[in-house]
Amino acid sequence: MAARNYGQYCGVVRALELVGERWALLVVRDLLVGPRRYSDLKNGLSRIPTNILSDRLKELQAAGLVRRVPVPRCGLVYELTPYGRELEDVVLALGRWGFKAMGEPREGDEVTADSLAMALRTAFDAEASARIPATVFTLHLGDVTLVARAAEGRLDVVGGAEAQAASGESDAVEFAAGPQLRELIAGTLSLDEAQHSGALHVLDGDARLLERFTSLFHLDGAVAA
Amino acid sequence: MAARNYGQYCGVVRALELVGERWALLVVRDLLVGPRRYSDLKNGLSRIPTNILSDRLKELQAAGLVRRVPVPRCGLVYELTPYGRELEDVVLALGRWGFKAMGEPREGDEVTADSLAMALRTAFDAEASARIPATVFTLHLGDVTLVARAAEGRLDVVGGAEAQAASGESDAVEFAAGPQLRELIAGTLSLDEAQHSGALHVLDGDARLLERFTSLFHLDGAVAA
DNA sequence: CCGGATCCGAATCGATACTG
DNA sequence: CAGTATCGATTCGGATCCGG
Repeated sequence: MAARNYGQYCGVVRALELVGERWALLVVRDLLVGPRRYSDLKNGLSRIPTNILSDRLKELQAAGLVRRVPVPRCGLVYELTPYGRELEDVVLALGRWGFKAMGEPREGDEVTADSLAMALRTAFDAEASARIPATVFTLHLGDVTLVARAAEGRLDVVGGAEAQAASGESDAVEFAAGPQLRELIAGTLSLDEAQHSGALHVLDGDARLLERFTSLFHLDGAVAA
Repeated sequence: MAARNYGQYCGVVRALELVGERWALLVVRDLLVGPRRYSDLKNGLSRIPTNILSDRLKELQAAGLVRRVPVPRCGLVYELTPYGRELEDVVLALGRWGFKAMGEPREGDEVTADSLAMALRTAFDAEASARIPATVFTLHLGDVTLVARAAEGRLDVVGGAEAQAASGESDAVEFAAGPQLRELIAGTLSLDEAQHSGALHVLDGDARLLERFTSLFHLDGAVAA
């Protein structure tokens, strides 16, 4: 019972006792994008065993990080409480750090809508956004579609299902990319190279808006020397 | 062997694959304070089984986060590589988040020098420090002694052993505290109350320097409503 | 289909003992 | 001091099953 207790009176210890179990922070990662149903989570974390997902959700609820909310005619969703939402700093810090160790995708690695949404958040440069006109990016990566709206220092990302067509209010561009998107964000691949190699392909809108993309989303991709 | 793989191409996932195992981030936490010998780590994490410590150190080395360095006549120390040191953001974010969930110490909970050193770092207000004269705080908590030097926006914390007496260059104060130190930092206990209740006891130096302590070290102690 | 619960073998962890 | 070795206790993963 005291098995998962580390026996120290320390904030880091307490945090790890609450969200340090396997899969826990990935459940939180997906819930940070928005409320999700059980099957959404199961789907976004394709390798999680259902009993583990069930256990984690119960533990996160018991810890007061997650709430189970019935939605009138849509079933049942899990959502973060305010305290759970405060884990955003932790998840973003982990994402930024892990970004540098990503390397090439290993065989079998997937990219999910929620993980990509959080990745865009980790790479988002709010200060740059404050200086750049509002822009809507619709991006396709494998079978994932995401719409990211950057405006006035704020970023909003929604998954493909809820993604309505960009209204005419903002500049908009739609493109498809491969895993090399990581190198574009890391700055080790230029926009030109990406387009010529076929790593990036504009489907709709003004291709020059992609320069805004690289200005808005960048993340150090290498370990400091 | 793919057991600890989450199967996603995502920074958060990669981070958890590298440091998500039980005890791993606590080893990192202690190494963030400074290089440590095997027995230092074993001692600072009193409940870690020795084989797990051994495993974690090997894994962290294999991941390039930790280096094993022979020291001329002191034996052998483990230290973080530059990439390992970049985990500071993650550990601080976890510490800040977990601070709010600490509550009262549970029976058997310990406070170690390294965990307290990192806790002070999470609570340190660099901007406040830039406005406050350099000050040296020597603090005793249980059997832990720590010396914290705050000067010009920078904080330096060393454990009791290496803690030389404060030189006359800076203002200095020495005090003993109990676990209520947490409430002082959270702002739910005033300096006066702490001193009158005996939660805080000045041993040497000017007691008025404690006001600097509360200005330099504070952390939101409650969950947002 | 959605939202799980149950069962079981495999992997990991924890406690203690032991060694160079 | 710096770890291995061993072994029982937990936890995890994979599959299946069940009630709305």
